This record gives sequence, C-alpha cells and structure tokens, in this order.
Amino acid sequence: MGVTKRFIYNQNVNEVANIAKVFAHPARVAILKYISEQEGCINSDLVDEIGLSQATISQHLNVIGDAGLLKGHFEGKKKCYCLNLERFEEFQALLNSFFMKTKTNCC
Amino acid sequence: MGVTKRFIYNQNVNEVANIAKVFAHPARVAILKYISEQEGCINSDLVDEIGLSQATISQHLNVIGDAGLLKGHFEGKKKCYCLNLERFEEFQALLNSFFMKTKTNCC
DNA sequence: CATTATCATCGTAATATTGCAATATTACGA
DNA sequence: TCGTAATATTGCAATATTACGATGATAATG
Repeated sequence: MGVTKRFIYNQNVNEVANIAKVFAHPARVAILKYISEQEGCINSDLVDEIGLSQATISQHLNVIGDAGLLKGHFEGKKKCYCLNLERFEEFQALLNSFFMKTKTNCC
Repeated sequence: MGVTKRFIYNQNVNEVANIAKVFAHPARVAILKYISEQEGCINSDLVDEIGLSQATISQHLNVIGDAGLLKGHFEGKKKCYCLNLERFEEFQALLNSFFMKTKTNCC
C-alpha cells in the first residue's frame, strides 16, 4: 500500500533505512557532492548547477537538512549551506557498522 | 511528478543513489540482517520472521537480488538465499568512496 | 517606498513504492 | 500424474515521492 510498516522493525533497522533514504535520490547525492566541491559555503547556484527548479532543490535541501546534514545561515539575501560534518560522519559510521555486521555466514 | 530525472546526473551520482535505494526500506535492511545472522542459507522463514506477507517479502527479495546482492539456489522446493559478499563489499566501497570525497570544505 | 533577488512553502499533477490477495509456477513425494 | 509446499508474479488500492508553478516572506538596492 505504499505505506512502510516501520513499527515492525527494530530501531537500528529503521535508522539504517532512514539514512539510506537521504542518499537514495540522485539530486540529493548531487547536492552533497556539489557542496563538497565548493570552497566553504554555497548559496543556491544549485538550481543552475543541477537543473531542477528552485522549488524542487529547496525540497531536497529540506530532506537533507531534516536529516541533520546541513548547517546553514543567511549572508545577506543568500542562504549559505554547508555540510554538517559530524552528522555526515555519524551516518557513514552507522552504515559501515551495518555493513560490517552483515558480512558473515555466506554459503 | 514523482519521476526522477536520472539523465541529468552523472553516472557516479546515479550509482550511489541506486545503491542507497536498496537499503532505503527497513524490510530490506531487516532481510539482509536476518540473512547475516543465519548460519549459511535461509529459506523463507523471512515471512514469519519479518511479519510481511509472502508476496511482499518476495518482492523485496527481488529488489535486493536485482541489485546483485543475493546468491540463491534451490534445495528441494525451498529457495536458499545467501549474501553475495563480493557485491556487498563493492557497495560498501562505493558508498565509502562517496563519503570520503564529500567530507571537505566546511564552514 | 517600490523593485529585485533569494529562498521557503503551498497546491497540485505525475509517477513510484509498498503491501496484499489471488493466482501461477516450480519442485518434490506419494 | 496428483497433491502439496514453497516461491514468484499479477493486479490492484493506498500512500509516498518528485517536480514545478504560483505565491510569500525577507532583505538588499535604487
């Protein structure tokens, strides 16, 4: 039914899925990549850079932001986005932990 | 429009997103976790174990399988699923590579 | 103050995903 | 070959996601 029965899974499983979901759309991967390639902060050159509408970019930034992966502040009329490195590394560690735990017992 | 404009992203970005998508549903994470916890192969105890219908489990197994993460063979009438370790490690490496490349230039 | 640039939010259309019941298929044993 | 158990596939219904235009809000600029 397009509805994910989150309640039947344990917390760790849901956590891994939620993290993965952030990276599960190429626009969001591209946004993070672009942020990483800039010196310091970016403002939304993202619209030109990625080729989606401003509204759509803003929505994707929300998803990334809600996951805690962004630090942002206004600099004049421009909003300045940066990666929240601590959180990003936390995500990496959690995913790696899942990978490590899962790599066992094969036929 | 619910349609992802894959063509506007480069291959690596799409690849990362596609990998993440496999892990972006808790049922699939739970299935992989369960496989990892069994000695050798599993057959679908998964239905009892996870609490989704047989049809739904089968569908999720397809997504995982299409990504190349499963090795399976029949053992009598039961299908025996195991993790494709090489592919799984490849996924881990690709994600880690994305994480490493992205961890730079913060404010 | 009016204008413009930047970004967020709302509403909506199109498409994708999730889940299940029903049905099909596959493999075995009698 | 029949019956049965285990999986797969199909066809919906419900919900989620993606995308964009329109509209707001805010702040610099003239």
